[in-house]
Amino acid sequence: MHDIKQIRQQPDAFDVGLARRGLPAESATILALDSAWRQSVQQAEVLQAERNAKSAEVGKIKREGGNADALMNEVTAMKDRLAALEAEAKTHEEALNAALATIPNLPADVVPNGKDENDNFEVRAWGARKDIKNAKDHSDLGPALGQMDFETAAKLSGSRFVVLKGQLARLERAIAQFMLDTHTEQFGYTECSVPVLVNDTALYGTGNLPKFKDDLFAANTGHFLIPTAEVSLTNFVNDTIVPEEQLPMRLTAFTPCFRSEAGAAGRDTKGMLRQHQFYKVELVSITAPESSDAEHERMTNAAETILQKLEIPYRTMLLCTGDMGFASRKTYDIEAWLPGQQKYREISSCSNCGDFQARRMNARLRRMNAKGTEFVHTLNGSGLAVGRTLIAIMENYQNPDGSITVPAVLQPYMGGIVKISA
RNA sequence: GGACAGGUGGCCGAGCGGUUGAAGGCGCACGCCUGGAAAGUGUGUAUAGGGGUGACUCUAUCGUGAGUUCGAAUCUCAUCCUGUCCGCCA
Repeated sequence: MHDIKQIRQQPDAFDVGLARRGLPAESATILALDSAWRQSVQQAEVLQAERNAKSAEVGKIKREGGNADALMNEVTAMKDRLAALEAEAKTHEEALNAALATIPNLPADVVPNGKDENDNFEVRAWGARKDIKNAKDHSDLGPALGQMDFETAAKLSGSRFVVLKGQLARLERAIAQFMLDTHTEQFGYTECSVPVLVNDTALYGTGNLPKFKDDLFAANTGHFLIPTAEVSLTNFVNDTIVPEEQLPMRLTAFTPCFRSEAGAAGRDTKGMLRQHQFYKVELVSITAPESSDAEHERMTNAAETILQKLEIPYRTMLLCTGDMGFASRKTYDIEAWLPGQQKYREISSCSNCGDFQARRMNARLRRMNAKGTEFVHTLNGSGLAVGRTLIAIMENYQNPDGSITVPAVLQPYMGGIVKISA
């Protein structure tokens, strides 16, 4: 949610920011709604003040035993006009909020302009890509091992689901444990177990609603399945005033994520790269405004550390304006090298949302010895996508015979198993 | 799912339908007191929006939404949440 005062003061800067995202100017529309709202509010308030004064006068007269019938009739007479003005103000306010609710966050200054993922900027690359001859795709390796079964999953649920079995299923669990342990022990995140069914308020707070309802699975109770634990974790501070000394809050959770991705049909249909359901270890930080940039680097480093420990080559991309998510003002994507595809593929996305989500959630902080409150900043990042990490391990650690070597750091989580084979 | 009880400021907790934006306490801030501290003591301390350069002022907010009334934290209805007991259940 944008600060309407900011738009009033610098409408041009607002439109420039939208233009950088490839979106049309909105400030004129917004400001028209805003002034219509303010006008009707002011008129209503004048009338309310008059009513309040007269009613107080009635009270005074009655206490003194007088007759206030005339005054009471006066207030009755203004009721219709007052109700109409209040309704008008409410209509305008709702229209303004509806318009603001679907406008994405503005990009930070350092974000490069661009149209799509081709315009993203490579910040750094890590690790030597091994030369694997005739590298196979995970969707060939897995079924050949008899431990990755798309047919059975299709029987249960349809396309874009998978069943893992045996050591591959265990590997998925091992990856999650390793990630959680690293983030809690090395980076100070607090492990959380959270609801994966959430209400519409929570989804509005993170920016998933109202605009992206079609990407979500809805339950018949009014709940939605989370598309990411970012929703659950970030909303910890929904409608909350956090004392400054409790910041930064660093939270992590391992959850399934559910995405209907109606618009993405046809992309990455093979294998388990793009599924309706997948596991992810999520990182969320709540910070004071001045700390969010540094926290963003710290969080990205935490995510990269996982790949370094797993010894999987990756590159870190600063997303261009055209490729950033709705709520973000600056995003790093971490892309792992997949030998089977001979491509880098996204395995994590770390975003600084500034105060955008905080405004939607009404999440604030109170400074020591200071009056008033400020909006917190929120950040979220994958630390990492577990399914895609499984893919990256399979493809980078594959052996000519189709077996998979277990990365050294995961062996303790696999009961000492060194190799996965059929 | 059934029966009760309850949701008030940063926190706790009062609140006959009429100076109650809201007593009191805690916490916090600034004074006084003290050699210094504690204790004691005085004053001040909600959020958001509108208007004004400013002192200031108007409006809204007592879970949420409707309603009754000249006037609602207070009365009515609906709804959500919390607690206790019962039932069911991993």
